[in-house]
Amino acid sequence: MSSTESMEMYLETVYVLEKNHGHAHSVDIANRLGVSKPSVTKAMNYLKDKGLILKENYGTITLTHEGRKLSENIYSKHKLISRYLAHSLNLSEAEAATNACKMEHVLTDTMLDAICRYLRDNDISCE
Amino acid sequence: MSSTESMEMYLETVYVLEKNHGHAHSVDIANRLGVSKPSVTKAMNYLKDKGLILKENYGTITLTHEGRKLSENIYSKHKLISRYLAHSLNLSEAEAATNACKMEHVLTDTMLDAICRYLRDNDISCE
DNA sequence: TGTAATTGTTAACCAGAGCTAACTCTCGAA
DNA sequence: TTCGAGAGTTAGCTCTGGTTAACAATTACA
Repeated sequence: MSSTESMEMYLETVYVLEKNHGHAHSVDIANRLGVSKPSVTKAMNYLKDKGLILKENYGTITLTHEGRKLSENIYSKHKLISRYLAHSLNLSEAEAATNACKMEHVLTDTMLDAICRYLRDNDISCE
Repeated sequence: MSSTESMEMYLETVYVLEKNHGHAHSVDIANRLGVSKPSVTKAMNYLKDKGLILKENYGTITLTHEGRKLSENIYSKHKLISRYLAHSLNLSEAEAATNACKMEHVLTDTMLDAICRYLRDNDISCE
């Protein structure tokens, strides 16, 4: 239960970095999110307490099973929304991603379902 | 320069109440937004300091010229987004409004322009 | 292998946005 | 006309999510 928008951003970032490099470093998270290193330390402690990531002091960061499930869920929303925006509004990849990033934390489930339907109806992958 | 999402919500609520009743009462703002009366007092003081509303102690609330311009702008975004969601995703009025409410504070100008274009292309009023 | 640069942590702080409790003011009805 | 209910305010608190400054650990490499 990461719950807050901000923690969802941190978790999603860990997911993306782990996908690309096998693990995440605090400094990369800070750079990607444009926050200070202490903010990352605090956030990681929180996510660790919640059982969503694994990490020793001064060590690298990886997702737990639970954390992976949750972050995949968030990331898939992101992709979903991005595709919907790109297709329905002719937005560039980058522009769609920027806006999807803001939207992914606040939309209702009903709307997300509707986006899935939209993509299916337009023969766009929904996964 | 209302700037924050929260203040945009307050300002938009003043706008809607004023549109419906000629002026806004704190208690109605509190009810609509689901916040406590002291929160409204604080927000109104802020908006008054910014020159966006007029209000005496214990008096009713009205928009200044500047506040009206700003809140109309916010409200029109809301309508725009609602229509886009309702049309492209077949969402109900209520569902579209709920999601538009969250989105209206965070979307890029590029995306808003694209929504306008979408509505025009589909012969839906954009104003 | 010793040291400088990089990375991560801790402590202390700040601002935003909310809350409750306790109050003050206003205004309509008896 | 007065007084009580409802509306608005004030004070003081909390939580979230950031910050900087100072320090500790790690790593890279000369």
